[in-house]
Amino acid sequence: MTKQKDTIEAGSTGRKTRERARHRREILTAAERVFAARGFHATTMELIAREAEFSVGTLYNFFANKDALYAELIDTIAEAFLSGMEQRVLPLASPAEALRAMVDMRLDFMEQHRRLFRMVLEQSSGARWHPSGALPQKSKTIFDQYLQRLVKIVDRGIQVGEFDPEPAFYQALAFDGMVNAFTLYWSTHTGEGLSREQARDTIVNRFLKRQLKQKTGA
Amino acid sequence: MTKQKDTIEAGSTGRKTRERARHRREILTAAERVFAARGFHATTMELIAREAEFSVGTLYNFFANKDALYAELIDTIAEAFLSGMEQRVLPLASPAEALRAMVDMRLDFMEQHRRLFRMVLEQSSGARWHPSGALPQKSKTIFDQYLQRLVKIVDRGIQVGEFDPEPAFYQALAFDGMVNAFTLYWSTHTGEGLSREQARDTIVNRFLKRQLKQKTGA
Amino acid sequence: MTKQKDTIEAGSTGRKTRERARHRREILTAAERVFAARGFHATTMELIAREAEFSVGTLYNFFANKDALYAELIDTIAEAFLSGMEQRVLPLASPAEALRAMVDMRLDFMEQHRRLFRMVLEQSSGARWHPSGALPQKSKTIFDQYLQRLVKIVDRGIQVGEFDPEPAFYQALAFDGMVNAFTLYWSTHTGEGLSREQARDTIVNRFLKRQLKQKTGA
Amino acid sequence: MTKQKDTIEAGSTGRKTRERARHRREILTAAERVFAARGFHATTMELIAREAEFSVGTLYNFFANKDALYAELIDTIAEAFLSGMEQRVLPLASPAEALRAMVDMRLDFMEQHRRLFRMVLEQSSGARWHPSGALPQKSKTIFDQYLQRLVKIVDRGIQVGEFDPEPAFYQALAFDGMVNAFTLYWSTHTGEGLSREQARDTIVNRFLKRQLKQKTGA
DNA sequence: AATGAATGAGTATTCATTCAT
DNA sequence: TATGAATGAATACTCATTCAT
Repeated sequence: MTKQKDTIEAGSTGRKTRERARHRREILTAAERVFAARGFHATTMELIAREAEFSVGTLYNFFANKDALYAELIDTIAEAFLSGMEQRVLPLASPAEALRAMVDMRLDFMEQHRRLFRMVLEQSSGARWHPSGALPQKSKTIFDQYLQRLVKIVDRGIQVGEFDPEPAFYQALAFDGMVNAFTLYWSTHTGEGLSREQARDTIVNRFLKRQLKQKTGA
Repeated sequence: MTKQKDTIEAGSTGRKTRERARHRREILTAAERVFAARGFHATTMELIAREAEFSVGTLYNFFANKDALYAELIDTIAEAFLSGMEQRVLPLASPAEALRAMVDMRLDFMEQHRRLFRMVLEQSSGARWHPSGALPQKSKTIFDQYLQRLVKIVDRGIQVGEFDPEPAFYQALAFDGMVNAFTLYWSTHTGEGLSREQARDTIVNRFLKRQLKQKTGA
Repeated sequence: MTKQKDTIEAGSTGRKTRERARHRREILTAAERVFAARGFHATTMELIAREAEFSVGTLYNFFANKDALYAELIDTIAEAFLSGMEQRVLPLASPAEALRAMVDMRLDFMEQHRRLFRMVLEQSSGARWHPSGALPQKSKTIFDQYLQRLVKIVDRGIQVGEFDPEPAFYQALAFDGMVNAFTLYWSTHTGEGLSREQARDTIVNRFLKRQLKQKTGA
Repeated sequence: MTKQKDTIEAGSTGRKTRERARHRREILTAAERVFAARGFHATTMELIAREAEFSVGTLYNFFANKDALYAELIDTIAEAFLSGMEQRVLPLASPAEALRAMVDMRLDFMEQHRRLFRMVLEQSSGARWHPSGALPQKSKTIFDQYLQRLVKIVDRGIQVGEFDPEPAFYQALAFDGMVNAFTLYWSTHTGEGLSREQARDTIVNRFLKRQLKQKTGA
């Protein structure tokens, strides 16, 4: 219907298309700010629109409804998280190092997404009675994937003798719980004398066999 | 229910007073059921009233508003939790035993209050953007008290040489995180092959100096 | 829960109950005025509320939603119509007289309900794409009942030799159509020189065997 | 579709003009399909645009607004109806035959336009509270013209002694009402055992002087 | 001419809260 | 005290219309 199609067209993706994608992203980040600041229910489409400097109607041109917008937001972040894990954590050879990197990444993520991250946390750890049923779809799977990868790291740690030979899944869960605790505490008490290094050590040390002891024990 | 006035009324608190207290409790437990089943926002005063077999108006005779009702509910549970801790956990001489008891108590509590407990968890670990501002009042203090007592237990554990000599607060936080993880996972996957004993061991073992190692190291 | 039940109570129905019923009726008549003046879509709950001198919320205490309110309104009128038919039309011995009474009743009804009646007309004659699906429930059945009764009248007319021996259902449909035409025309051109008597005769005469002719033919 | 400018352009109206007219028609027929399927309110400009395979913007290049589009659609059909009447009905010498042809034409029309025709019916018989005021402009006049022509037919019928000497306008109105009734019933119950011939006879016979009676009377 | 993204006024509906009885 | 009818502010969502490209 427009005819100028067979023209260059190659990698261009079209200005329109690109602009649309950018607007979509703008809305999402605006939404993150508002959701983060006020939580799901207290966030109105009106507020998001204002923050994004678009009209309400436009929001609905991009997202079917508030739930969908929220779900996509969470999913986006969850995916970014998983991909970060893939890049920063999984490549590490030493399981202990991997866990350290994991803690770091989680804390970094928390700093970036602050309060919204809390929503993800609560989401992914299984809050059932969410607004309109269980909302974000991918993020659940993503939590599972995250957990499975933790399990693999722990498993490896057990095999190479770095970690205790207790059930890996339990240890993974424990690890996640600890990280959550620090992350949440941090997000609430913003730093307040809590040392990132100490936190990381406290967590990871919980999993190490105590070589020093063995040595001193000898 | 209203007419018998001219009776003795001698007893300590007076029937009236006692009855009022009972109604208050009835409303609270009804509210717990509804909140647990539907979450905060989806729970209407109307629903609570129906469940409690009172009228909405009566609810407002007992509680200033929905938030106050919710806060009191959470606080009540939080207090019960704290007092349970005082009885089942603190008296134990061995720090390790105390932590074990703590895990048990948390899991028991979770079984009693199921989903509502999740709300407490999320609450107490610091959710800021709750419905109308930061709601439960006491429960925050209570979370702090709970944490402080954990710190004391850990401190003692360090002193008697049962735990590693890392900062007690960090360890306490880590402990809480682990328990949360198992508790939440449990509440979501209801048991699902997760062994309470194994969970307890996984958690508490994270804090013990490894005697076995010392021994084998010898 | 209130105890004063076993008191007189007899036919009273309770002031509260009676008042509630009155309010319900007030809302319905207010709604009729607004619907009649503006049609279904252009009528807002806000407008009805204002007209009824209640708040919007109160409307929803009586009717589940706009559709339900509309449906009940139509149904109420439809029922009144049917019961009017039962009283004013069916008892008449002569089929021709019955039809005359029927025309009169329809015109009266139209005068009472004016434009809303148009909605009923369009409804009952089968408008399918109504706002939210097929709304009024009873009124459909009522249109059918109305038609069936017309059929019976015509049947009787045929048997007693007053009407032509053509299929009664067709004649009934034809009758209804004629009445509609006059009713609608009337409701639009408000009387405008159109004589009620002439209308009635024009309609009913369409069904009579022409005695005059027979006589003159003799 | 846009580039071939420098061509002869000689032809009577110019390709451009002709093309524009064609697009206009395409939009109108697309609109008819959608309006017919969903009614006025449930039909969005977006839907019409999609059905017509144009953009919303283009719709507005052809029609000032939704109402105008709708009005023109109705008017178009009304005009087609009137012109059909001119060709198929008015030329007939016998008034009774003309009425028969009229019934046939109406039923044919109904089959072509189905549900939309219902809208015309309701429109033309005078619905006042249409969407935004009284919409279709010509169609009203057209209804009047149609009625006037019916009056003339009836008048002639009276003069030649075929019809009863009752006021022609009343008879015309009655005729229209009957046809409507059958048409609507048909459009709802799609045929359902209703015979087109019987319908036609039932209607037209209502207007004939009963020759048979005269004969049998003799 | 054609496009379709952006707009924002308009509306149904919910629900915490009040208050007369 | 208990009741529950009345209130109305708050909010998600729709869709006709505009206008820059």
